[in-house]
Amino acid sequence: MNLTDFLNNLVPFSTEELKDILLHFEMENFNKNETILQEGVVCNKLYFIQTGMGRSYYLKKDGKEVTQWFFGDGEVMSSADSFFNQSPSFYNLQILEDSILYSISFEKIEFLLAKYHKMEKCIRLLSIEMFTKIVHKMNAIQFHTAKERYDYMTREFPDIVHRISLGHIASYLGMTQETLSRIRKSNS
Amino acid sequence: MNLTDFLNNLVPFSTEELKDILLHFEMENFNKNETILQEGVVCNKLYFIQTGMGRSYYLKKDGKEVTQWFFGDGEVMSSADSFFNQSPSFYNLQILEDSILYSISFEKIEFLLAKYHKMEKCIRLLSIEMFTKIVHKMNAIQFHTAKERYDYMTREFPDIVHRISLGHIASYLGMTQETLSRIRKSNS
DNA sequence: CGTTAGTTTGAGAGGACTCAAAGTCTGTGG
DNA sequence: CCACAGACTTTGAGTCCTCTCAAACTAACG
Repeated sequence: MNLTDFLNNLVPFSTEELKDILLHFEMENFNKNETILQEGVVCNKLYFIQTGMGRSYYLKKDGKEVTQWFFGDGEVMSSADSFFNQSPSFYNLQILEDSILYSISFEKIEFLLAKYHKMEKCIRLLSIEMFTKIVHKMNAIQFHTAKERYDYMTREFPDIVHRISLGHIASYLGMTQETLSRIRKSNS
Repeated sequence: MNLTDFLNNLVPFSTEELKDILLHFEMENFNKNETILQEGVVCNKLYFIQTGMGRSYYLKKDGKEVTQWFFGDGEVMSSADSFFNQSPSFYNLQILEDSILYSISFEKIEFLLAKYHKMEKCIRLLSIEMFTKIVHKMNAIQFHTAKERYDYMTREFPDIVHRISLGHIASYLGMTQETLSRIRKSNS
């Protein structure tokens, strides 16, 4: 899915409006393993993933990484909290595969939000969608065994599961690599 | 905090606008333990809590309750996902103390969203705020011990902790009542 | 003052963790 | 095209946290 369709799916824009809006985005290419946002820095961009994949993660005190979210093709990638509140990010953003992204800065999106009522609606719907997704994850994780959490992952993100390293998935699901490895073994 | 201030804090409205917006809300009183939304039903109202307190929860297959969120004075209470997407609610909404709420229906809020660009912004900001809060909870729960999760709760909601029963808090934090009881004992 | 809901305490079981080491895959340079 | 280094995954053993089940205790309410 491209950016135009993505926006149009949320709110039907006129061709003119879309043209204007798209002008405020710019294309950026990133390589695998590039970090595009550092923990503690204010996230100044919202990215749309044309092709590729990324994740947000943070470091625990003991130095271990915790993956907070995966972002796939046709999705928006950002440290949403940091971006919209312009507060220091709790997360790092990392590219997991060579990717083509479209980015928009906070200033530019503020401009569009003020200019177009529809844009405000678009971002509202996007916010609610993000909220809904994270609630689902929360429910899937809370009170469930490691095996059940992994099953949720294969159900909810069947495509992603095989593109991502075991360690990243384990930390996303709140378990150790060893545990996930044993689950995979017992599942097959 | 009252509804007027709540709205004004999110977006500065003119007196006229506020007057019009408030007309679409209606006051409702509920008693302790009343259920105001059943699991599986589409949530048709967004509530603002003038005074009182509520929670959202669902039943696990084994019949045990899991508290998903607590809502206190000056906050918005709803099954947000269900309300905004008009899909069946995953949660029950229950009143925990005698409460005074202001409610608005989905139809009315849609009307206001379409009428006022500012209203759209207001709900966008509200959505992002909800998102931010649930992300915090997620981080607090994932990869943390029962004790650490309880400490997060006392830090984040110092006022709420003492108004709510041990069982509800335990299920909110993803642990059993017994475990929480033991933690409280060891903390004191 | 009795009944019921809510909390505490105890004992035992089990799932997931930690630490450690072996095995496998991947990509780069010779 | 093969070999090797580094990254990733699997396997094992032992430990500990949290759960379950059960029972006693306490508080709240009519």
